[in-house]
Amino acid sequence: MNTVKEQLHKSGYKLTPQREVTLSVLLENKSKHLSAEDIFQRVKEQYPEIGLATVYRTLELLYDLKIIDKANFGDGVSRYDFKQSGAKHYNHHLICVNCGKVIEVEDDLLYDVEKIVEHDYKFKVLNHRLTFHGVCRECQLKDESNE
Amino acid sequence: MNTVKEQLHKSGYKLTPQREVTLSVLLENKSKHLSAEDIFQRVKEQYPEIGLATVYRTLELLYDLKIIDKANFGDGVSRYDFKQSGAKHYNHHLICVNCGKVIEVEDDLLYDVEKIVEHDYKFKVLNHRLTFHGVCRECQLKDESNE
DNA sequence: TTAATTGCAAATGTTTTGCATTGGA
DNA sequence: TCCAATGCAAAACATTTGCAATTAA
Repeated sequence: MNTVKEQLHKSGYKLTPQREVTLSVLLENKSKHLSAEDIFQRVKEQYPEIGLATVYRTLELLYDLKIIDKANFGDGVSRYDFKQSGAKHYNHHLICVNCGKVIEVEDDLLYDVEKIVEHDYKFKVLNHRLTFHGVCRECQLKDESNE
Repeated sequence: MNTVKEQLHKSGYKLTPQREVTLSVLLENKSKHLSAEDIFQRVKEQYPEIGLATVYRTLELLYDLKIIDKANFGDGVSRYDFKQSGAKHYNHHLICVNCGKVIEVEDDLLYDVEKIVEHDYKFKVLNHRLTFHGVCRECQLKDESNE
């Protein structure tokens, strides 16, 4: 949190209460993939006067500073969460098509695949996004007991 | 094309000229990742009376019938293209951060990774999406010559 | 003090929907 | 014939922007 404040300061941005509250909501919800609207609702509990536009502007700022990630699971809404410290790449996601749950995979499973892409396609990889769609463990168990 | 018409028929949908033209545009632009607006513009050349809503409805229909893929490269616009016949999974995409080009990777590079996910997370994988962000070969060469 | 930041409302851009009309089966 | 499909305009969304008022540094 303090590192982030320093980073804002160093980049010449002001530390407003709106930004502080938005940051704390993001910190309390690491890896929860909240939408801007979700974040707005939670921020309003602590700071009711805030406007949605300010939340969007803060999220954009944090994204530009590479403090948060922005993901997009195909439902037309961007979702945000704190970057794992030191992560050079996005996490992988497992999305359950049954219950909608999003599971975070922190390992980098793509090292070998990146090597293939760089070699076969002469494509210099900077980052990647990997999402699996399928059925989570709990839903598999539920389905079995229903049959 | 005829297979698709049959499929529409079997599912009880009518074969309208609007749908035929939209299909032919999609067929002529396999793997080009056109947006609904792109498709609308091209369809209008052959069928000027068509409305944008009809294009959206046709795309949704073809997507539900699993005839086309719908992808989303983070610019807020859905992009559509024909599924490779027999493909059980989405292709991988390489997106050049410099020129915006999208390169299609038809190989399935994720077999081993899926095995790991299924084992370690007990997650039954049905499909996957893999996107690499980086610099394409041409842009790498261009950058070198600029330095 | 003063330029950055905010809140609001209006604008934007994509996609969806209501409804009267049309047309494929 | 008759219900599915269409075109249009309006609505519904997420997100961005203009601008006057406010505020952190």
